[in-house]
Amino acid sequence: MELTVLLAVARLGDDAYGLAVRRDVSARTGRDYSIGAVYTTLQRLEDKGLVRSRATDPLPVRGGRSRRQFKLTANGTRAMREAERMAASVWAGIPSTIRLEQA
Amino acid sequence: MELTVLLAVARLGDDAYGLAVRRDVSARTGRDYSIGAVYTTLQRLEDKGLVRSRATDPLPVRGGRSRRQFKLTANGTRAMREAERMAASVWAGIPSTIRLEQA
DNA sequence: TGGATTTGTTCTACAAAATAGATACATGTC
DNA sequence: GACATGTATCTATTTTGTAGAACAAATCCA
Repeated sequence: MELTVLLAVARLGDDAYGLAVRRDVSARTGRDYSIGAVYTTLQRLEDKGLVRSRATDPLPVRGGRSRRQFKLTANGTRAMREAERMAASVWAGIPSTIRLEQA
Repeated sequence: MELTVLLAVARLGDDAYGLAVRRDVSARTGRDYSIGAVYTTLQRLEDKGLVRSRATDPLPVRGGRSRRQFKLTANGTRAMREAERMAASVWAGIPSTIRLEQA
């Protein structure tokens, strides 16, 4: 979950705020995460110094209150790299099951 | 962790028992997992029906007590496929940091 | 002008997973 | 028989995952 949320923040760029992250994560994983689950994770990532957040100006649209915009820190980027390396290691030697399935 | 252990079982084949899984997982992730961490994970995977285990005959060597040999079930294989699909989704749109780093 | 509606965040609580390390066990060696 | 070795189980704690209600701020419109 932490990784999934971290990657969503990376991908969303300036649009990385709570509800958008929730939409992204839910769409990609194919399951519905509660808003609480997402914010708790974001908060933990911030506590660990992998992301930081700031409040945006309110948007002049209905319900457009200030957003909490998240952004990767240098450590967050490092963590992402590290996760990618780890995934490669852990999957190494496993034939692609996706390919097998299509064959 | 569950995924990492599941993949180790898949990779190790007939050699998939507690200590061997621990060695594999520790080597690949680059961190040292306690034996307890590995067995509780294996047990959970078995409870979920993703692996099954059987006791081998004791080996005629020093310390050669019976091993608990693990093996993926059909559901375990499915879970592996599903994990691969999910990983692909979640990483999609993130430029490969590994490639970037080498460049 | 003030309630309904919308978009957004925070708070509280609980369940599940990760993790460590001590303990127990079976076998060969001396 | 005591000891070393490779193995598995048990117990307890910390960390992570998860949900949903409560709260907040803005616009809309009768």
